[in-house]
Amino acid sequence: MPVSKKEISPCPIDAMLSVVDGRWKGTILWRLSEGPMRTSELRRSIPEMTERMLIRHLQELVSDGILVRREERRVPPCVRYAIADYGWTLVPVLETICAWGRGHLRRKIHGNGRAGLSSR
Amino acid sequence: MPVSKKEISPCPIDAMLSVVDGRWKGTILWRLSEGPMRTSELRRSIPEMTERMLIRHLQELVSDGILVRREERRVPPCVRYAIADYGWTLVPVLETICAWGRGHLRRKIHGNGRAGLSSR
DNA sequence: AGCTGTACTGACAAAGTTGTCAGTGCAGTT
DNA sequence: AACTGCACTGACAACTTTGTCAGTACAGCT
Repeated sequence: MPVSKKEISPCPIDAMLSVVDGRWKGTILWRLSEGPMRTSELRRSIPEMTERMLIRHLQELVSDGILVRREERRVPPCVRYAIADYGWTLVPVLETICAWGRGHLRRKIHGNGRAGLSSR
Repeated sequence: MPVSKKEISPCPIDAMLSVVDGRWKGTILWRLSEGPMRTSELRRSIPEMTERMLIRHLQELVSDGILVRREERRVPPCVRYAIADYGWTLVPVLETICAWGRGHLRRKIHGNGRAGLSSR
């Protein structure tokens, strides 16, 4: 039986998560929300990420319609990625996610930093 | 090098996703948003999911503070899971995600169901 | 001629997540 | 006495996602 979120799950939550899920997709989208970038710029701006992963994620985001790839046909190649019109509809959702995540991080750091079983 | 979203990534998007990420967590939360349920009820309500996974996800959600586990000490055991106060703060975020996901599913089904390269 | 930068691809290993299966303790039912 | 249901745990196999590494084509520079 299949296992991954990439399956055509009919659950809308899964459908959305399958788009942003991927170790670096959030970060990539975050960078691109400030403007288009070339592949190598993106890569340098997220040094912990490998080129292989960047490209794989970019391709998925493009095929999901979130990004557009614009290529200037010359040598050496120059490819620029930008958030597509459809991708912009995702940005407010990411902002909501991000806002909650910020609160969650705060909560984990000070105060209730209980990972695992609690008191009693 | 670490790889998973479970790491203490400082990115708020990752922080949020690490909470709902897991093959069945969305569905579990969805069910519980209609009211507390016993372990076995939940399991029966999502037949494709195995008991093992249910329990693993429940435990993670509890340790993230999203759910509360209430146990009536008797035999056979009776454990009920409910969305915690903190968990309710997540529900509107899930609704936002869900709304976008619904649109995305529609888009994939009819019309631009282009997975892969587009026309040209 | 050799090296660099760009944007990739392919093969494969490592790590992470899910699934399978067997087992636990105890009460109630047959 | 054997079986069922409940809420779990542990060991391990199967599958997915990431990471590593080598290689491609071509122009420009030295």
